[in-house]
Amino acid sequence: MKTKQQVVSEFRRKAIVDAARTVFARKGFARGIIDEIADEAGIAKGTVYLYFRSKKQIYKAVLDQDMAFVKASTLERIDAAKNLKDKIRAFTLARIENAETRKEFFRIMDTESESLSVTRSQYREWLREPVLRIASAIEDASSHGEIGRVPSEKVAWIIADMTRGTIQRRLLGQCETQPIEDSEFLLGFIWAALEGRASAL
Amino acid sequence: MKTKQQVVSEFRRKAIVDAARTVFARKGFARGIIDEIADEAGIAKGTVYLYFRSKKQIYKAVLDQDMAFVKASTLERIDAAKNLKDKIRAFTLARIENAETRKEFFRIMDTESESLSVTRSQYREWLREPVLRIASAIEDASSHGEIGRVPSEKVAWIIADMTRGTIQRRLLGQCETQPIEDSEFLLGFIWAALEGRASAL
Amino acid sequence: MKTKQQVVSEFRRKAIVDAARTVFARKGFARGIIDEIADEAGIAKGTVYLYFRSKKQIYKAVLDQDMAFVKASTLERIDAAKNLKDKIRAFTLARIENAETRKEFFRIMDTESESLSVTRSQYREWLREPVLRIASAIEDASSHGEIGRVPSEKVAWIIADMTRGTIQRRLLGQCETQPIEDSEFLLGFIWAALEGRASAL
Amino acid sequence: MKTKQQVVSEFRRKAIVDAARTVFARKGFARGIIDEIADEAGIAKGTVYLYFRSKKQIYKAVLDQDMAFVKASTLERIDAAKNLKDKIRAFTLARIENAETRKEFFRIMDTESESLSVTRSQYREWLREPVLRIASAIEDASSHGEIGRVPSEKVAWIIADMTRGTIQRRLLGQCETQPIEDSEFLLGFIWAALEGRASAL
DNA sequence: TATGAATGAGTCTTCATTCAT
DNA sequence: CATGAATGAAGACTCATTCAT
Repeated sequence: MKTKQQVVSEFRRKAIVDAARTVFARKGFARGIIDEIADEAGIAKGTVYLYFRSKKQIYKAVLDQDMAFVKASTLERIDAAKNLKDKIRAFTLARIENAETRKEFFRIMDTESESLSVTRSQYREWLREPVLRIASAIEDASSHGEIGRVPSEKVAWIIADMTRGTIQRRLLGQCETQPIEDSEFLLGFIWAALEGRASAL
Repeated sequence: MKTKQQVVSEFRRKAIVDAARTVFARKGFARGIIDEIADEAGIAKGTVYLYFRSKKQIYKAVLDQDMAFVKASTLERIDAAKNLKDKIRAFTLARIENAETRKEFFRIMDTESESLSVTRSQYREWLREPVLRIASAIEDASSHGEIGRVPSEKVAWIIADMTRGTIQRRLLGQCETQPIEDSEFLLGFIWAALEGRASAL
Repeated sequence: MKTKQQVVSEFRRKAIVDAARTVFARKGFARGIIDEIADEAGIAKGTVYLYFRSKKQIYKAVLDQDMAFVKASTLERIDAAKNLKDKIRAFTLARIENAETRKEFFRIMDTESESLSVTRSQYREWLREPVLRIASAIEDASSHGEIGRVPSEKVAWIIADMTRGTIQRRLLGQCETQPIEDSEFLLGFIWAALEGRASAL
Repeated sequence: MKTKQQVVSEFRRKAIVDAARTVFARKGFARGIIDEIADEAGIAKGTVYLYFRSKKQIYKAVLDQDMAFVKASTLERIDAAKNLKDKIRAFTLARIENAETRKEFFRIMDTESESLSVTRSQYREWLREPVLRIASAIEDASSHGEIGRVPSEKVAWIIADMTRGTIQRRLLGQCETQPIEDSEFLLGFIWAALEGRASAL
């Protein structure tokens, strides 16, 4: 059982990480100022340093937390889907929606993952598991004759790439389309390629 | 005709922009230091300010120049191709290769476009023309019965998205594949979807 | 009679002062951190402030306590000696040994007495009594014809100075000599001057 | 030949070092604030960092400069003296006077040499040469029968110690005596010990 | 025009002290 | 009394920008 101390402590950490996410997303790492994070979290600057050793650590905590969340939620939705088509839909939709709700995270991931060398490899890896899960679903479908034979892993990565590209276009523009629309269109395209029925588009 | 002054002036601007690209790519915008740019350009720090009002302006100049170059070279290669398949190949390959040779530019584009709000709309737009050119090529092929009927613009954007995603995966990872390999695989996938022959994969 | 409160209170004060001495000796005043003192004393940081108004007060308490101890022990050893030579030996040896065992105190005294103006006069004074005691021993010996007539107080101060200088040399260097050796050599020199027999060296 | 640049640069360095000496002497290393040093030197804070990488470096520069000066001036005065007695007088007087004029240096040396481990060994060494010079003068005098046989180096160090102790007493107290008085008294004591005539006191 | 020394606003980080529990 | 989380003032250091030469 958690002591009251621990609860408060975790609450604070979370508050700081949340505030930091907002600020870093708004300004980037370099211009995201500790004062502002403290302000946003409603605490004094010094307090921040009771929970994190440095600005960099806060930054990492933000990324860690978000990576864990996004990865878990994506995997969950993939697993909940029964067949390949639904799994692909789940994957693309999950990613697009996550990008929507956790815009800040994606903005950080896509704009400053460079800044922290340690994070780079993590960043490179966080998608791997979801993608591999899609790959094995493709493998299955393919061996059941549901779709033709394709290099499953490569195809899975292409699906991930398409999704990433779409997400970024959405982040850049003033997105006028709903996540589900983009996701369905992606799915149509992918399915056309996999099933060989261009008409699906 | 240009006066000697103008020639020298343009020469200096270019030197500074080139140096800045190198430095920004190495360190990012925030940590890219004017001293270093001046050094790299072989001039004194003060001189930089004779040609650019501020660090931000230099940054924008870098992006402008690169965007113009990448856009022009992509369009050129698309136009040189005769049929749709070649045009798509030209587009994807051009983008991947540009990302390779002008890594710096892409890294900047992908890591700090946020820092400069003004640039965002530019960034949003620079791809538009190449994509639209692909879109109209699709339109043509479709009306000639070469491929089925598809929403040409949406498809063109998906092609762009796939390419963008692939480029980013390459930038993050230790790319072990040649640009042409990735490009061909992309093309296969796209063509499978367009032609409806999954076997193309 | 002391109440239980007072006993506890004095116990705490002593614990804090002892901890502080250790910490200050290790890090100096400026970098000696209250957290560390509290830790070392096995109490919470806030508690420290129940016993001392400020860091400076703790510092003073450390010096006070040590000065009192060193002064008392030096006087005691001087008084225990029967004749002048033994008294001088007692004085030098006591000081050198104290410097050895209570290195921390001497390091503090010699490295940061400046920080606290109030302490300066105390510091200036703490040696006075032992020195005066030596002076009167010289006076006695001189009036008994044991040694020639000398300006006793001035000589006593010179003896103190020699000792201080020696102590500092020991503190700075990697002392390879035993306190007794240094002390005996000092005594030889002093006695040679007082008795007029250079051969004593 | 020095360029104008170099002259200005050296001038600035000197100004900063001088200012730093004043400030450090007044407040000690930890509380000696860069702003104050800059103020004292009549320049902006940033400028300080054009000449020194860090506060520590400034501190070292102060000590280096003073050590070099004090050492050189002491050696010079010793060498100028013809016989042992004069050399000893030169040594003690030089040191006392230096401590007087360059009080700040001695205060720093004696109050914070600890802070900078690198400097400790330097500090330990700077006296060595002057002391050894005295030692060899003693050796000479002794072999010429001018004084009795004594362990010259140990005696030389004791002379140094006496002088150091005296200097510190002067620095602590409100010195009411002239350097020459203290120096002469020291000399008398030393000479008594060396010659074996207590009457010299 | 070119220079690079000088500037000082802006930041992270530390730590003595306070105060609610 | 005891605690230790919270505070915020203070200080080292950076770097875009200015300006005298």
